[in-house]
Amino acid sequence: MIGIRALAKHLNLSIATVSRAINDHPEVNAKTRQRVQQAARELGYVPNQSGRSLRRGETGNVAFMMETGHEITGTGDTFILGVFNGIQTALADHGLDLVAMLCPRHDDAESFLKRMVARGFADGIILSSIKRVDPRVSFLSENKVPFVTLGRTNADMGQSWLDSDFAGMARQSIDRFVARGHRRIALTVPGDTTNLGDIFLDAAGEAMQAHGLELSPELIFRIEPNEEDGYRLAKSILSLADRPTAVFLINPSLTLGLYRGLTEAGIRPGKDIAVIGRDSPQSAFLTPSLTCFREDLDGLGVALGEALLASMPKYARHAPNGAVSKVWPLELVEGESDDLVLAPGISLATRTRSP
Amino acid sequence: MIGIRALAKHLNLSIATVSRAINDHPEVNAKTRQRVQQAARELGYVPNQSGRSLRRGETGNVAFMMETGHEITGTGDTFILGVFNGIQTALADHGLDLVAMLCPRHDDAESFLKRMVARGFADGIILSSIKRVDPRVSFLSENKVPFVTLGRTNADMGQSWLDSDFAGMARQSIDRFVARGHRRIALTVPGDTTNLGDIFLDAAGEAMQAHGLELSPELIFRIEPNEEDGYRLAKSILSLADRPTAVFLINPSLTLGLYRGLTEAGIRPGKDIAVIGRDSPQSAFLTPSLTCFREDLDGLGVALGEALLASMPKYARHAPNGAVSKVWPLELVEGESDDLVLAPGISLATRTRSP
DNA sequence: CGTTCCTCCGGAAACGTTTACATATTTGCC
DNA sequence: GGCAAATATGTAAACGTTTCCGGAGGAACG
Repeated sequence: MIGIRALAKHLNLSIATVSRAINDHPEVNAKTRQRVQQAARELGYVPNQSGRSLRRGETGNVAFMMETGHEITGTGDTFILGVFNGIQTALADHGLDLVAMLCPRHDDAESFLKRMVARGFADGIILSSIKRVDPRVSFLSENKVPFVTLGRTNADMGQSWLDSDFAGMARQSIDRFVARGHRRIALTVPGDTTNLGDIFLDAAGEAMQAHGLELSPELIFRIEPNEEDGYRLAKSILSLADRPTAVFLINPSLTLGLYRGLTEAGIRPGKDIAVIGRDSPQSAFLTPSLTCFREDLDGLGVALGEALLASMPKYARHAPNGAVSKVWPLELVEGESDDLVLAPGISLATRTRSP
Repeated sequence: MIGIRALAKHLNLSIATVSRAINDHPEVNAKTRQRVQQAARELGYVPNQSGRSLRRGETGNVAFMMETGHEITGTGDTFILGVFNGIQTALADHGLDLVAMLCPRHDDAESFLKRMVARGFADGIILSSIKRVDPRVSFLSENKVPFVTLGRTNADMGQSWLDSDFAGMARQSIDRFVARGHRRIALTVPGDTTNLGDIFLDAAGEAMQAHGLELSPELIFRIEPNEEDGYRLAKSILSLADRPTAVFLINPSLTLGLYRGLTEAGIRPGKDIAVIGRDSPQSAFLTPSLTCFREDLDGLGVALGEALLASMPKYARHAPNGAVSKVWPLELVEGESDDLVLAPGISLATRTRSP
């Protein structure tokens, strides 16, 4: 492990010049720059990050905070890894590295974040699983730490955010269900206080009203994003007196459990009940394949990365043109799971009575 | 953001004493230690990591290297997050943090690792997706960087490793298949040069021989760990003249694709063909539920963390008691997917001819 | 009372960089 | 040729910690 001092001596230069050459400063002679960088490559010199960080007051990495033990963003784990790629491509050009900052299960998310910020762990932070009112965003806001959130809080704190278009999903799926004759539509929302549940339900309510229908509270199910709860959801739906004929799944992890729960009771998804859900690598291989909302995860990541860069003084190309707040679009992928048109007056209960 | 200097002044102490108090050095008076720590909490002082790293020559974090864009360890993403928890519980007691070191897709894994090591990114490293001969482990070995691998190389380089018991999986599933009358057994191994494929096949060959059978090369399928390849696998299997009656899936991501591919051809998994696979949160909710190998991911993580700690001079409790090399046990969870007993002489081809 | 040994604390030197400032050399211009 | 400007390099001071060394004060001991 060679240091800048040794490299300088080896080149008969001062460490100052070497440093400038390594960092592509303009005031160093082009020829010496070449010579230095050449030697650095040969001897395997890489600036020590601690020294550099200390002096520059920045670490050169960006942290994506995640809490282990939970399903990461509540939308399955492949989701987040897709986004990581995009973030990295956005950061790579600026010499920033992306690291996942893993909050241990038993730790409080807020105090963990505070500790990391105080330590100077990263130059910018990306938060996900945003709650309606999230102490983490107020904290970062007040302390002027550059950050972006994947998901939005209830009240806008002026920070940048991106969020999947949950309102759009609500509208589109309800329109689609209603157009096919469905009236009783089961909806799912996360059981915790993440904001997306409210956003989804608000839009769903409006969409129903536009069709002269109403959200019935008994058809709103609060779930954890995992297979087990999907299974329980099936049981709950089937135990209702007036069964819904359609169901929307807010999270891809629910699908398989729901399918199994329905199938065990002799209800065939896609035939006896319509299902729309969220995309995952598996959607197309389910039987029936899932009609679902797909999003461009890589693009989402790139957008996140760029929004974060824009909030970091050093990297903001132009004037700090205000915070980014963008709803990320989704595309409906047609599968077999909602291929079910109801004649008026037909309910799931009557259909299944005569199989 | 308060520094140690300000804190010292506020307490009328030298920064030396404050530092010692913060770090629980024994030579500081118990009373002053209390006073210092109290004030630190109140004023929100946390030692700056860059300064500390620079002086101590260590960063206080441990990196788990992963390559985005790939299925992380080739065994699905939930796998790795389960392991993270365990690692963290092992590290937490020693004040170490776990960070995921994300190698961008377009980067070469080896040079990325070298860069990170030279930078002094972490005090210890965990590697996964180990190749038969992996330049990363030789590099870390030669440079005396503390590390552990999840997976083993072909030739032991003397480092610590843990690895899931792929040999055991091979033996157990073949024994089980054969006991139920299967003779033609399809096996899957990763298409790349990860070592586990060889380990698995060696053990499978031996297990077959023990039953007086042989591995036929046409029944060994090299696959990528994703649903698409599972689907293709089904097609390949069905296109064989003498069809296998059983199949082992080395990766959980294959299952759903295989199921779909079989079902489309009218072959019912669990009824017409036996399937054993790897556990995932979904195994139990598949139809038929998957007979699969489950492992204690949290425990695996803890073991990994402890093995790493043992290889770090500062944390090695006792004498450096040599490298850990442990095969991690798996448990067979019985599902519905291999609930199929063949009468002698019955092959899949003849069975499906008369449905 | 003098010596030795603890206990506790402060001064100051590191750790490896970057950068403000100064300095030396060359260039351009009248 | 003299002077200003431009160019290229060196010197040294930071960044925030930790830790070596030394010293003050008190206790223990002869």
